Amino acid sequence: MRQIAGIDFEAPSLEVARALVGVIVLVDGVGGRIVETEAYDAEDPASHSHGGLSARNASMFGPPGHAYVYLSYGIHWCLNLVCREAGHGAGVLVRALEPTAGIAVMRQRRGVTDERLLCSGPGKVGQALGISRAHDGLPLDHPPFELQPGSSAHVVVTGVRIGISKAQDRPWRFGLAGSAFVSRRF
DNA sequence: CTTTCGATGATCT
DNA sequence: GATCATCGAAAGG
Repeated sequence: MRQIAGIDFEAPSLEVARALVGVIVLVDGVGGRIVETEAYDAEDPASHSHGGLSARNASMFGPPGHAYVYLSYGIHWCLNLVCREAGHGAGVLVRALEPTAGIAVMRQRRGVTDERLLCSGPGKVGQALGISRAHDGLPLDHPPFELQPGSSAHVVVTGVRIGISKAQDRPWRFGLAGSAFVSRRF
């Protein structure tokens, strides 16, 4: 069982995406609590893994519990957490964090001071955490990554995914109810 | 408040 | 050559 911070990364992406809400993710000690995720799967037309293995998505077909990092729109680095069994091609996009650690560093990297704007979107998360191609494929249970279990009970809300042109109807977006740090209201 | 649009480059057909 | 799991600024109501 590939379990990190109480998360079974061999589970389907829908389950992992829901379970990750509340978990703390750090890169070199900088990060926060996950408040928004999206699930992607190989049988999902919106997923980068749809259509099979390629150079870009190779990490999605690697072992679960590792990172899949890609460059979005030529500008933004986005962080996914690979799940399900190796070779399947499933993952969870980390869309937003509630900053808890290294906030000064994140303010400097982002160029803004409002904590609600530091990690409220997948591109912002990448910039705030210093994510780059170098993080693609790295295991989540070793430095620079660190995952910590979520502390208290909380309510998870769902919605349709954002910014995709295929399979737009699937409610595969998950968020922490009432959080002020999500990319968009649910 | 909302919608529109440019930036910018890897990836895929 | 078209598309893209985005963001921020600008323009419009």
